[in-house]
Amino acid sequence: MSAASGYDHITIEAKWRKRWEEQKLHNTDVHKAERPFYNLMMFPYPSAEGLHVGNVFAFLGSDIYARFTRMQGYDVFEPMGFDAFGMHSENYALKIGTNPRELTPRSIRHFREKQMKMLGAMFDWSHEVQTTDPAYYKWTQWIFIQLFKQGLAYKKKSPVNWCPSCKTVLADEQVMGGACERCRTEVGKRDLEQWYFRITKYAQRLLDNLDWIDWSETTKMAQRNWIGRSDGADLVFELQGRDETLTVFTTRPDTIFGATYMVLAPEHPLVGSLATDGYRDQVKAYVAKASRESEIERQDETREKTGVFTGSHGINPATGNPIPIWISDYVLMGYGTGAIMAVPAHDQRDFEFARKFELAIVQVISPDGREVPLEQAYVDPGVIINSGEFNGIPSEESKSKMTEWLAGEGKAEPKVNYRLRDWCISRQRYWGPPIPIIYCDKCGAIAVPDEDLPVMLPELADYRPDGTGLSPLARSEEFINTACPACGGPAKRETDVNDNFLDSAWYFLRYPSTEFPDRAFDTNITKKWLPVDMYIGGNEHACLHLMYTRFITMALHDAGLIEFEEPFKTFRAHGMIIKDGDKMSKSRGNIVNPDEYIENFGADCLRSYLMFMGPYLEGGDFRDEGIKGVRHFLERVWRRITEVRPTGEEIADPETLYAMHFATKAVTEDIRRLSYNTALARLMEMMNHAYKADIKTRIYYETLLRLLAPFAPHLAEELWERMGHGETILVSGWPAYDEIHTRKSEIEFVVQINGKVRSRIRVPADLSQEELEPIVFADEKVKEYTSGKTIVKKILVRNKLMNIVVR
RNA sequence: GCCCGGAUGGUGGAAUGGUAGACACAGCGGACUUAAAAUCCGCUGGGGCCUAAGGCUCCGUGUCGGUUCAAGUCCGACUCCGGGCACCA
Repeated sequence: MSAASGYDHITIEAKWRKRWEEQKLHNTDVHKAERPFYNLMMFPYPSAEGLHVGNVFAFLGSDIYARFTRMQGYDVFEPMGFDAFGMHSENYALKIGTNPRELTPRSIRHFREKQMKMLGAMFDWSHEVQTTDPAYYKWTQWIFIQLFKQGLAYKKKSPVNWCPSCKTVLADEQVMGGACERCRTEVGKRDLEQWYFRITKYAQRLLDNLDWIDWSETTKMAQRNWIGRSDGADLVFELQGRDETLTVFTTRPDTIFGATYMVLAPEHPLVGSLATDGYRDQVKAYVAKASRESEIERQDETREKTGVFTGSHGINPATGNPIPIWISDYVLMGYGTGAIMAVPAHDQRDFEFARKFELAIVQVISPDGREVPLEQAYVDPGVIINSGEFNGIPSEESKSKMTEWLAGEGKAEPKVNYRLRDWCISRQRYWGPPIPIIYCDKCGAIAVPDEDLPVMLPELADYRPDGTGLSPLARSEEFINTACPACGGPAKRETDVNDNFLDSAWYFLRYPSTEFPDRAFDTNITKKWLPVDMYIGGNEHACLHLMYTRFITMALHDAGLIEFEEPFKTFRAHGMIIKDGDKMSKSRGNIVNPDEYIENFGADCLRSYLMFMGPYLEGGDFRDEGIKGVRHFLERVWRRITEVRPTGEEIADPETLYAMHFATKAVTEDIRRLSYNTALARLMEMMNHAYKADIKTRIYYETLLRLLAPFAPHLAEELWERMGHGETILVSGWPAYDEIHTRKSEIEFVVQINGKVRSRIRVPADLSQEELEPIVFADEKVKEYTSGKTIVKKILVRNKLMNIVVR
């Protein structure tokens, strides 16, 4: 960029970077802090490609808030670290044939030294956390054990999502549209023994707390949907000619009289015994086919319903009629009881199935009490019909009535179900903390004793996953074989490593306590700093990281280890940035490389531009023409302050007083609500006024610099120093404003006639209706529009307008 | 299909139910300059009318309706775009 203004960002930014580091200005004394404020942002995954501009956008928005808070006198703690375990790093390591043990430190170094330190953020590197550090994952393992001891970790064999490319299992939320979230490979099913965390035990609490935590509404909504509470009833169906019963879950007990058949999931345990002789072969074939099908095939929305009849019948508990029992893959084993009562008249899926297999359709709810021919299922509420004594009752009301009635017969029970599933945390991979469990033939599965932690991840020459369904660790005899901590006999180690999301589910607890090698987090320090005051990150983590983190926090709370059960007082989801109206991606070749922009325009300029681009919480459009405007603004600030010799006088001019106080108020309020783009607009106005009115007063520029400091910290420091200040601008205090001066003494007052603007008059502020009316009605335009008309109404909006309604 | 967002000038975007388009980019004009760049200043939603500058007037926030003295903002239906979830009984 031009040096015409003398604004040399390279020199200035290097100077302040060095000075801040020498003075340890951004290191927080976690013990002595008097007004602690924990400012957290989601830590990055240090990929070999380098820092993405999306990360930078997230970090800077958080850092600006931190700087603002610090200038208000808080002891702000802004730690940073690296989420460096996981398949992404491991896959990349495999691809280029370098061990992740070598690759990861290299990536981290590049991230930290070459990129993150250039951003001008207040990162406190003295509390850095790396999840791959044994001193950290020791405590990740310890947390696993805490959950294990509470009965929240358990092992079960079940069909799991299997990514054939990553050669590992995936949690439900890591499968997107039937494909692996990381590598996009089609996900299949496998029967494997896995470790799970019982997050479902916390489903209701995770849901309830959403009512009071101060989080972005969009994030809360995503979590509510993911938890997916549904209220209904378990209904018991007798089986014709057998002693057993079959329980189904339904949210529509009001439709029970319309249940004309039942469907079991192919994996349902009763499938085998319900298949009668004539149907056994077709049932077997169907079950086999369903187990072979992939997620993608089963999720194809266009495909037709399939299924087979078992030959058996259940008894509808309301009507007493026998109804056929079918199996179909549209019923999922993992939800409810894995069996449903089908009400084709009032459920679209059942309707399609019944049409295809010519099963009876009985309408029991009608919009107006009359039966109508159905072209599709009628799913709305209405009036009950064809249901004996319940006829005529509104369907919503009959839900509880029918449940009560059947409950009286011992055939129903009100029930709540959640869509949320337990968290599968086993990974059959190398690059993660080994799950700290030892298997002994005599003693069973035993947690590794605390004094033996960490279970070190062994150095393996060959760390490739092999598709056996076992981790590469299983190939290391040295690793597997150990002694049972209980009986001392020969025992074997668990060979799975934990899901990467466990590493990041507790990192916020570690940051303040990094100095303690002998505990995961210190009680006093934790009491002082947590929960986190402000957490900023992407909404893509609403159902993953943020849900897991809340769960781990609750579990630790219940174990008596921490006092709070919600980790983040405030969470804000920032928006996404696009480039020239298009998504950023490698294939489009429109990736913004932050390094280049820092080099060419300066970190201050990139910071300010990213925030000016659009509303922080909604995201924005990165355009190269746009950044020039911000650079231009910073140069105007630079030029003005370096060229003017500011004087120490008081400001007398009311307009200048207004410009300064108004901007102070607006910027303060805007930053508080993360409306950074408008805050910058107010600063630009303040600068425009400085040129226009040729302001020379010192206080005006000092105010401007302090308001600008969170956005452009290097520039602000440099000019602050040049104005004769010895101390950093960070401790100069946040500017105060006087409410009196944030309002103009003379205003432009609008007069509307019948809602249309007809005249604008200049009047003193704060006039009453009595004072205004003579002035308004003396106005020529007002006279013109009201003459000969009847005035029906006059509405005064103080200091804004008067609307005169005439007829 | 369901759940969340969103749609405002040539462009990015402002606007507690109260003057739509703040701020910025691009464009145009002026000053400075031999010239250009840079800089500073001004104009800049669309149409029409009158005029000397300037003024007057109508239309305008995805579409159609509604509420209100007043709607970009609230309500109802719809279209399109982005994101998330997806046979969850």
